[in-house]
Amino acid sequence: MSTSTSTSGAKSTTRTERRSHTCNQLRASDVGQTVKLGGWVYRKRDQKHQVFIDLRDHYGVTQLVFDADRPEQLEAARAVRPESVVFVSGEVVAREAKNPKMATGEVELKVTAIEVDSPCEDLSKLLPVAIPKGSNDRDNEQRRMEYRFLDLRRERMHRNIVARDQIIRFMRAHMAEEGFLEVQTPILTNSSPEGARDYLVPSRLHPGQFYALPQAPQQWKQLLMASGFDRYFQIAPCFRDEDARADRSPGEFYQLDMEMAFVGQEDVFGVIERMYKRLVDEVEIPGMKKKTLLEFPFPRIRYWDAIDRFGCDKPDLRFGLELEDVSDALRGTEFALFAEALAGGGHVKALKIPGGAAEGKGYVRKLEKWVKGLGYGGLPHLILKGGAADGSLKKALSEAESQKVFAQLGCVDDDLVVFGCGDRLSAAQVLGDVRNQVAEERGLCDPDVLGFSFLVDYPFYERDEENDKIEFSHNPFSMPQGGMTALEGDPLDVLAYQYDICCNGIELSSGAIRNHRPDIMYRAFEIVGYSKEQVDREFGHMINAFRYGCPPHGGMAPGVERTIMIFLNEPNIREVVAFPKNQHCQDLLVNCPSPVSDAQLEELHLTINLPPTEQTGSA
RNA sequence: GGGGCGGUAGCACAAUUGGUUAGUGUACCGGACUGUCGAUCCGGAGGUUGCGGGUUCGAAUCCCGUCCGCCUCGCCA
Repeated sequence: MSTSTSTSGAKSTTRTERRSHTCNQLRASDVGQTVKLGGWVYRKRDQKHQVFIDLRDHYGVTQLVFDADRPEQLEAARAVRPESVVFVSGEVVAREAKNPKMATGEVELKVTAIEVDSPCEDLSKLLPVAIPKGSNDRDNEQRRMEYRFLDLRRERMHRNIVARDQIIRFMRAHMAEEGFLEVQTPILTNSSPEGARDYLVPSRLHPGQFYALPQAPQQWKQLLMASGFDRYFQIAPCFRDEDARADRSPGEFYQLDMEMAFVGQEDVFGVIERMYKRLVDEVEIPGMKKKTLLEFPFPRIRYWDAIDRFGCDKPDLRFGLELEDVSDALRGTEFALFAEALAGGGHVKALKIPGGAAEGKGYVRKLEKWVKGLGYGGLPHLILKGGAADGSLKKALSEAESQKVFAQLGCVDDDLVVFGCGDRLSAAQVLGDVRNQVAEERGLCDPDVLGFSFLVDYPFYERDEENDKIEFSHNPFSMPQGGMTALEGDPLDVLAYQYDICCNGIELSSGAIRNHRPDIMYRAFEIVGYSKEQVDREFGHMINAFRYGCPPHGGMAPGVERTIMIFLNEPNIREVVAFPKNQHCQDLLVNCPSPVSDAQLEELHLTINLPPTEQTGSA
């Protein structure tokens, strides 16, 4: 597989009618050649009788030199504004003072002709976004998005978009090598019954009816399996009308959507973990330290093990700090909070923060305040001080109980132990958040290590606490482990062939071996109270496709942007999207969404009916 | 919709917690400099402190309202 990138892949094809070389091509061996370059004026060093200009293009930077022996060109160079596009020609000469920091640092271009093709007019006289490296390039997001075409000129952003291409190109190549067929699926499609809110597109030909943009090509890829295409993939756009997060782009994002027939889940895992391993091994991103894998093959972690050990189902495996179940040590305690949890069949969990007491008295208070901010009740804690228990639970627990906990966790003096209690999930969740927070504070996460894992054995059903009903835990269309037989027993014991892949605490994808058997499907839905008729009404077109011979199949769909984020150590998804939307799903560059004309509305048989408080003009 | 943080020169930030003429860096303009390379040195210009009201002798700072951005909860089969 070729791993050449669009940067290093610059060969003779970069010679054009307008230039002979790129700004990253000239070397000592080119000395004496007459060349023509085009690019942006990057940095100027004006010494009056001699001017140096760093000329920048997509590929790199070349130094231009203007001397007093050509006063006309020298004056032009002094006058040209930064970020203007210029063409220059001249002779490649060896530098008197070489610059080892530049790829082209052994040479420079002695300019005999300069043409300002497209001046940076810069009406305000000042750029709204600072381009040169070294300027703070992560701030004023609003201005950056309004002037994204300038923002993308910056080295880091430009590199990110190139890296995005490298990674996607590599994904395509890998999937092709593994025998996958890339198929495009409809963008104008139908509203799916569950999931996020849909984006709707009104139909002109069918007044009052709407298309929906796909939240994922889920139904299409399953239909492709029913059609006999053994292995499908697509770099698929997905549209969901949900609110933004740092790692969640509002509106639209991409998945490496894949599905394969006649497989079990390990077959799916193999394709994906080979891909990520090769991404790590073979893709080189300029300016990025090479990543290493924490483990290969990726560990398979059962859902409940992940909850018990890490307090979440997307564990960051780069550090320890695992949770302990101290229910047995505290059974029979008179502390009401714990006693109630244990009496209800729940758990008490503990997390040891080594040396946490040495951080000072305010530390626990700060941690507890932070935890409350997340919506938890609080953060009871113990401290081992001079061999005895201290902390907020000092009086609530007996010294013997505290000592049992210390012993189980292997505590030494100054260790801080924080507790969570409740059912198996909620007892662990609060500590899972604390675990991640402590790791971040202490810098325990090696930014160059990728700790992938597959999360497996998700429960198929769960009990809704509010109305005591059995409901699907995750995807109702995944295959229950054990098939029809499993659905005869206690639903809460049924596991699904449902899985996630995560890396460094970020969920990259979920996936499943699908339920392709109508009989099992009806039974699975019957358990949550759906009649056969309801299932047919809501999901009939899928089930119908399974009535004509459909192979067992499954897949997953790793998020493209999230994958790129972890390879680039970017904390925000906007940094890996060329033209991102803001938190309110607006594109500040082109100013969308925006009102449309009355004629357009009329053609679609639509009228706007705004709530009285919101005044939005129509064009 | 809720919570948190923020908005000061083109850009990035500061202003000793209500007190002199709102500073620093960078960018910009002018000057010096023939080997610079994130050039350096000297000088200059640049402000309705998001917007509106209020408290006060005095507001960037405190209060109320409002707009905008980011983070987050809800949401994300």
